[in-house]
Amino acid sequence: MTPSFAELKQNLKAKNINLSFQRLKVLEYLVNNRCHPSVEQIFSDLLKELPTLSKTTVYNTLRILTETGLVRSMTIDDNETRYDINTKNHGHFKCNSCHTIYDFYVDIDNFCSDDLKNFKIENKNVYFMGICPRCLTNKE
Amino acid sequence: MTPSFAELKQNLKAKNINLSFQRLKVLEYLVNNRCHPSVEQIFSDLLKELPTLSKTTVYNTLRILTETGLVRSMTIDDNETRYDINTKNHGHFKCNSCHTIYDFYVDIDNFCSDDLKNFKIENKNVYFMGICPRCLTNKE
DNA sequence: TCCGGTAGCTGTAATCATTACAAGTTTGCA
DNA sequence: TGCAAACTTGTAATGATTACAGCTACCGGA
Ligand SMILES: [Mn+2]
Ligand SMILES: [Mn+2]
Ligand SMILES: [Zn+2]
Ligand SMILES: [Zn+2]
Repeated sequence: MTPSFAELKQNLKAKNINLSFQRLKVLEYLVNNRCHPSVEQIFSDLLKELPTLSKTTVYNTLRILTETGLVRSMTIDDNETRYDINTKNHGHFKCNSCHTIYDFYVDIDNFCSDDLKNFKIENKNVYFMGICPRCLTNKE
Repeated sequence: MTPSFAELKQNLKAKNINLSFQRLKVLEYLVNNRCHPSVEQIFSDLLKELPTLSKTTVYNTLRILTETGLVRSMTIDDNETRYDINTKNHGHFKCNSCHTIYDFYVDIDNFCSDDLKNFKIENKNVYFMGICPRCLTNKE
């Protein structure tokens, strides 16, 4: 379901994107951290391993990956873009208490109103907010 | 379907929110401009009528209105919050060409995945992106 | 092997939406 | 009228993102 490195590399090559060392590391991070990290998280975590990494490079890499469709970007509520290696259509739930972002399955494809009959839809987003089960039980 | 001033005033009173002159104007603007305006749009338009208006007041008013649930705020893609007087559940479509934001009907309420069985859902958002019919025909 | 060009990386400065804050103003009420 | 609380205003600070200029690494041809 989630793409392997080999597949990602193939995709990059197919789109004429050079896979530099830094880009590899960002991609690797997204594959290993499917928690919808922010630029700040990605950057500060990778900095431990790559002390010379620049935040600009992280931004540039994420822009390229998003433009070529290998990564999905989203802004859920707050003013910090989050990144997701899973580009399949799925919904997101953000807990207002612990701020975790959960994935959930949703049948977005069969989900089209008559109002949009003549629209060309390129992108579908569904996100909910509320309290997650963990936080609900902790409150009691 | 869309609330009248009288109703809005009632709601404000019920929540112990004082309806100052500036707040009235912001509310009025949102009722009359259902195009999901940004703070900048609201502020610069109202400035013509109220030369002493402060942008901080617009921000503060929108925060209060959002907190009390009279207005819905959203960030669709770009980094500018938009405001909507229509708080009923509905979907949004943003045209990537003319940047207009359209409303569309969507049955969000009957729209809940089993993955979220134990979650407390407080808020549901659906937004699509693509090209609107007007821009599609203009291209040809 | 050497060289030149280009893509990529880095660090800093600029931009822009939003928030914080302090001071002035209005409002409601005694 | 007079005071306190609520509002408004203008400016400064914050923080994410982008622009930009200089440096570096890599790659293909002589
Ligand atoms: Mn996801
Ligand atoms: Mn709307
Ligand atoms: Zn939680
Ligand atoms: Zn359009």
